[in-house]
Amino acid sequence: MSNATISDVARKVGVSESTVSRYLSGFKVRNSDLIKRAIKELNYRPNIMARNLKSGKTGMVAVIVPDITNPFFAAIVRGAEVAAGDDYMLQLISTGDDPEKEEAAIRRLVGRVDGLIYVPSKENSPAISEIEAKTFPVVFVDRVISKMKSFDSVLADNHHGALLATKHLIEHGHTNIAHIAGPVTSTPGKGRAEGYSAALKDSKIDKNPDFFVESDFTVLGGYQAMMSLLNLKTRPSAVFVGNNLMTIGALKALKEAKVKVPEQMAIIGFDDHELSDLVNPPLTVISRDAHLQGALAMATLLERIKEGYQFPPKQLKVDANLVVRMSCGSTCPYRKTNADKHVLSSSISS
Amino acid sequence: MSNATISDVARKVGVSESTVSRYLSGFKVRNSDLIKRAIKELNYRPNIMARNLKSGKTGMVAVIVPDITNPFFAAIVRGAEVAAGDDYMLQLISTGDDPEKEEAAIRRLVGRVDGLIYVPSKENSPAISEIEAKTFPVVFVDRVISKMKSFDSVLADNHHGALLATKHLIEHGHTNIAHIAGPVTSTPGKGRAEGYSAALKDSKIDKNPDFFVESDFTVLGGYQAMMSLLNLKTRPSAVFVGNNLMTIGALKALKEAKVKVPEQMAIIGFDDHELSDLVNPPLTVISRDAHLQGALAMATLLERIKEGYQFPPKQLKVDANLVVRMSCGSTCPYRKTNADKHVLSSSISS
DNA sequence: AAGTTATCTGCAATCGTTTTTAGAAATAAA
DNA sequence: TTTATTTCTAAAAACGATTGCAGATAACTT
Repeated sequence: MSNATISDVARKVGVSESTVSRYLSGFKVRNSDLIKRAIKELNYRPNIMARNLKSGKTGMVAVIVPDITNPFFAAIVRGAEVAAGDDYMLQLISTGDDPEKEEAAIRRLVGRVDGLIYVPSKENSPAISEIEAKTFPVVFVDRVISKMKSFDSVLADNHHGALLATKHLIEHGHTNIAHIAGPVTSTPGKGRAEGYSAALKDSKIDKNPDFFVESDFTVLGGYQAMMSLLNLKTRPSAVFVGNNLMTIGALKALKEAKVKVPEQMAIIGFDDHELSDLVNPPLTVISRDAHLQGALAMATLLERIKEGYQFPPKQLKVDANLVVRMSCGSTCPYRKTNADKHVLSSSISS
Repeated sequence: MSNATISDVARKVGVSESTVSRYLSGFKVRNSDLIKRAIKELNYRPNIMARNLKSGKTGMVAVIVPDITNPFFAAIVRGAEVAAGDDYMLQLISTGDDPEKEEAAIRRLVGRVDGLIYVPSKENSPAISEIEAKTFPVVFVDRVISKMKSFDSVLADNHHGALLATKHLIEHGHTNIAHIAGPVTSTPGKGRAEGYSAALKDSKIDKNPDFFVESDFTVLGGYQAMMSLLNLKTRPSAVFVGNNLMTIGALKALKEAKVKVPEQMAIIGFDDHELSDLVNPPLTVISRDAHLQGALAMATLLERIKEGYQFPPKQLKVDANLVVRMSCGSTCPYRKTNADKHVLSSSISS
């Protein structure tokens, strides 16, 4: 019982294939009820591939993230998925932060998807010809490739978030403030590093180059970075860590070295987590709505797919908020901003 | 510059389309070098949809999980992805534990994918006709639908894991041991509940029905379940929580109620997490290799796609190990089994 | 009732491949 | 050189839909 085709249906009813096709596309048709019945009886389902071949559309959108295992990217993907609704299905690719894999994956995508939501690993990746040729629309999320300025993107307000984080530490009296940064070749790595510097400058605190250590957004990287800070002749008294995974690594290092948080070392992370509340001590972080970021990206992409390149590129930004808990020395957890932890409507500035 | 077709290439070289097609399929062809050049010059890429239409294959595999945001499912997906390698690309669907969405999604999948890796929400879901009709091969992961006994599956050893967990609590002198269970309509919910009961029985501890509370695998559910336990006239002194998310919820409840762990309440969870080490106190858990589960599922699926239903259904099981930290009263963290936290080669019993 | 307009229909072409078939060219055997 | 055998090729028929075109019905006008 291989699948019935449209001509099986047509034959059974006694009309032409085109009539059945029209019926399926919602046109008014003489014997629509007969056709309806025949379709049910034969259990007919249109062949997607044939339809795609003819139409040139696939009904698919790809999402490329460095690692789906990172809860932050998972949230982006989920946001994108719900925003897609029933219109498009998702193809998922994890690249492990390998630009070559990214390029290979994108190449494979041609003809398979109608659009792409893309979290590239590096800003200075070689411009990918498939993207530049606008083979299909692309929306960058969280990170961009610098050569491709004129594309849609949905970023976080990294600079402001980092500013908030660093100022928070300063307000607690710290002046020896370190930053464990992500790769400065990545959008958030760079933006957060700049925010950190800006905050120090605002408060006229001299930058100690030893206190800036560039890492790689991984747990291990964060661990090693923190260890190297701990080995300094003069330790910093506070650290702003550039992402969720490195924060975990840094905490592990701190725990291993039996450094008391926040007494001996205050720490603030970027990106919140369901467990941030429960670690010891509860973690103060910068938070932004990753789910929203994914959803906005998908909305933008769908619009672009529908409208083409008529409207100018949209460059969206979602808020970053300070969530105060106890890892910076605040005694009673409170929220600095009016944002609840589950931000439902981050304001958007384009 | 819309895409070149195979006939463009053929025309340019002066051969027939079929010759180019054979060249592409690796046959020996007279002017292969000319063809190669023409392909490069025209930047020809075979049209996937046309190819799929003809071949009846799609090169796609779908993965249906309840929620990609749950790190456990993310690990499964990642495992599946690396096991797929370059042979198949992944289509991802999160269903939010809604059986209706699952069925609708599976229906949409027909003709789009060559196979499915499926984490169903409920064991007693109505048998889905697309699956039973073997429209495409399906491998169940972590959970099964009970009506579909004769399918491939990759489960965890839930019973044994739960046994280990409960025994661990018993060894610490507890007798009033509660269990916050997942839905007993789900495979792991049921298996773990049974393991819990078996351990009590082994040690001749009477089961207190108040100490068994069935929840829903969510953070909120875990929170409420723990709250209800705390409201009991006689509280349990230890709890085995049936999954990662509920454990987080339970910990939040405990923290909110200012109940000291493990002094006033010992707690053990199911499924490890990067942060389990860092919560207060470090969490003792049952751990299994989700990445491996996903990889095994993919391997099985690919085999099934290739071989058809020649070989009998494979029902794989991965180990569950005890990872001892401090939330059950052990003072010095150690590992009960020889399993490292990052299990690379969980032994497999079929 | 006849003319005009609006709706619906079937035919055939098309999307870009792969695959079968039968024949041509090249190679080997006699 | 002729015959038998092996390779390789082109032409054509799929795969299963959608769509432009022209003709056929049906529905309004007056």
